[in-house]
Amino acid sequence: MVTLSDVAKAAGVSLATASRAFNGSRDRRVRPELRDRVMEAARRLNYTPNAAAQQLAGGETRSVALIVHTIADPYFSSIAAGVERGASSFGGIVTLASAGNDIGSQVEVLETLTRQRPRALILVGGVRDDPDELARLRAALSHFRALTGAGVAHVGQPVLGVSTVAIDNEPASADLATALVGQGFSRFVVLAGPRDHLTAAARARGFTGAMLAGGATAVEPIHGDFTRDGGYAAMVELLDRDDRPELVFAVNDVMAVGAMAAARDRGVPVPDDLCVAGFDDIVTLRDITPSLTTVHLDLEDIGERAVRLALDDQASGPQTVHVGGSVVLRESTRR
Amino acid sequence: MVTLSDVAKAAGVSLATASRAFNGSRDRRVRPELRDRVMEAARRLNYTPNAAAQQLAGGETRSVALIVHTIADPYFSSIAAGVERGASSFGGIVTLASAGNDIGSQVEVLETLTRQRPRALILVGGVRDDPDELARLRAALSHFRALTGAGVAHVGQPVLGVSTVAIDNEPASADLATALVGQGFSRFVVLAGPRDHLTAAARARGFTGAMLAGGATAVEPIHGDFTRDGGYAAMVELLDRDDRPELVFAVNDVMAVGAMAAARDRGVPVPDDLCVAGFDDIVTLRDITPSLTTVHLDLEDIGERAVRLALDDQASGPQTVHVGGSVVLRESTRR
DNA sequence: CTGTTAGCGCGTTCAC
DNA sequence: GTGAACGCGCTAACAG
Repeated sequence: MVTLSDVAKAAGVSLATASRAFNGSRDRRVRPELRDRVMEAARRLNYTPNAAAQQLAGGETRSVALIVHTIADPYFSSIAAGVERGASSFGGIVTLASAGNDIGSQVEVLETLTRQRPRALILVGGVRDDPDELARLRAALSHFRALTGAGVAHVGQPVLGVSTVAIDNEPASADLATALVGQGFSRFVVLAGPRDHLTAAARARGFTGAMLAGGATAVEPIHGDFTRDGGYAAMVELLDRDDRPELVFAVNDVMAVGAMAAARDRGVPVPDDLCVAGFDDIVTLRDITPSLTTVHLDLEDIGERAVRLALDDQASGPQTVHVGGSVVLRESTRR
Repeated sequence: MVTLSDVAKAAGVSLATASRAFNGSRDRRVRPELRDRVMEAARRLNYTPNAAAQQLAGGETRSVALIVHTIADPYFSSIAAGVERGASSFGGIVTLASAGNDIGSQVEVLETLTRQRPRALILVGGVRDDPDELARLRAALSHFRALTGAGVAHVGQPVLGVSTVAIDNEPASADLATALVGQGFSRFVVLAGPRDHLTAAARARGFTGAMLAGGATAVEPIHGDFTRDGGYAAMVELLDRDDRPELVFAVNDVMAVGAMAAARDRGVPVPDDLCVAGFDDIVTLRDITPSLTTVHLDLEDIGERAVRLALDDQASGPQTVHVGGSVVLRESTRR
């Protein structure tokens, strides 16, 4: 393993000069001639800096830690792509960790990431509404922040006391509802996801509120998993009931797709007998038929912003930026 | 920032003892009583080891580097989920980097990852068939291996001279073709993806060979991007031709979905007027209609195996494990 | 501008 | 068993 001092020796300069040649110290500069000699020696010897040593010696860390529920979920992987872009824009790399949405593993993952002393931490995804768990996570997060000095940003609801890219679920869902009321829908149901899931709850609330305000009537919401299968199960439950509304709002796209699959399996045509809408506008799902009415979110951009926010956090402290969604009316709610 | 020596002081032992209390040195052991005192002090002081220091001091690295084309693509994100599982099974974390499939950025990313001195590197995804570029990548990879001592594994075709999880594209595609011939298909076309893409080529070759062997006839394959839009464009091109085969094989699922979208837009019903098959069995795409005939790949498992292979690589040198796919006949090729 | 020196936090020889 | 001392590769004060 060739080290910087090997390079320095080969170039006939001191270690310090070699170091400065690489990452031009702010105040101290190096004569171009020497700099070139160092760079050439480095190339000749095939030198690659050791990030661990740099970090230990007080250099800046260039890693961004990212916590998601599962990277296999398109919602998270899209955001991850944005985070990745944000990180590489300043020469950083992303260290990925997944934790379910149980606080236990989230805290555990946080501890593992603490060892890395990353420059920034992005936590993506819904948090449970349980006050205890919320408090635990807040504590772990602020502890992490204090300990590592890293910037922290959360993507989701602004309830963690850290910088957050707040997705305006409630107004966006309301917009969707308004558009749908405008299309003449009146009786609806919400496939509301997990009972204590903040994001799910916000979407359900926004949608329901605006529908009711528009004169529509709601049937009892159905809870379940925030997944495709959760959507499927919820739809089955709905179809087993006596009264069936004309519109189903699933709080995310994958649930909506599951719900449509269930309807199909039960022989209920969408949108003819039943209309369905989702939320997120997942790219991979844009080609399903009927095409899904939903709320578009620029997920990659959200990830990128989260990185910027986390980086700023180090300087300016916690901030919140809001991002909206835009209603996309498609076939699944065509009357 | 509390360090190990703080802990040692608080526990009234030496630094060395504290270190051994944490990660029990092979030969040297610590009296249980002291060990407990150290652990308690650590907890009390909220000590977290510094990974960079550990690495620098000669401890083992616990990071697995992962290179994908884009993490937003479900193919890659599924594999990434497996890699993540594999890494956390030994307490490791994954550092994610994306590089297109141009060698330039791949080599550049490799250089960035070299700084991290990871324990293992997983490179996922198609490589271009250009001999020059292939050689460059092989060189960069073996250089990386030599330099960092990390285990390396590749997911794809075994052409890089490193351990690889080889996806048996050709036989699997042949199986698909055989099944389809059995259904009575005779005239077909392949949406073949990029011209110099090894994986795409292998799939096209396997499929075409078996179809021809089964007595079917091929029309000129259509090349394009390995993406949804590439599939769409290819299908448009196909439909603009005079003669239209009865079966279209897209070399991956996202292309197949794009192709089906194009057929739909052009008013060509699938599977009635035209049948479509894909490859990968992407989870998110399982609910599209008509459901897609494809070759199932256990992507998460593939990612996990890649990690094991890379870890073994450090000891036993390059190996290749083959993974097959299984044909899944669904609606999109129903006669 | 450039070189010398002192650590960063920890694992690991060595002595005891 | 335990502790003292050294060094991993590098950056950041200090001097010159």
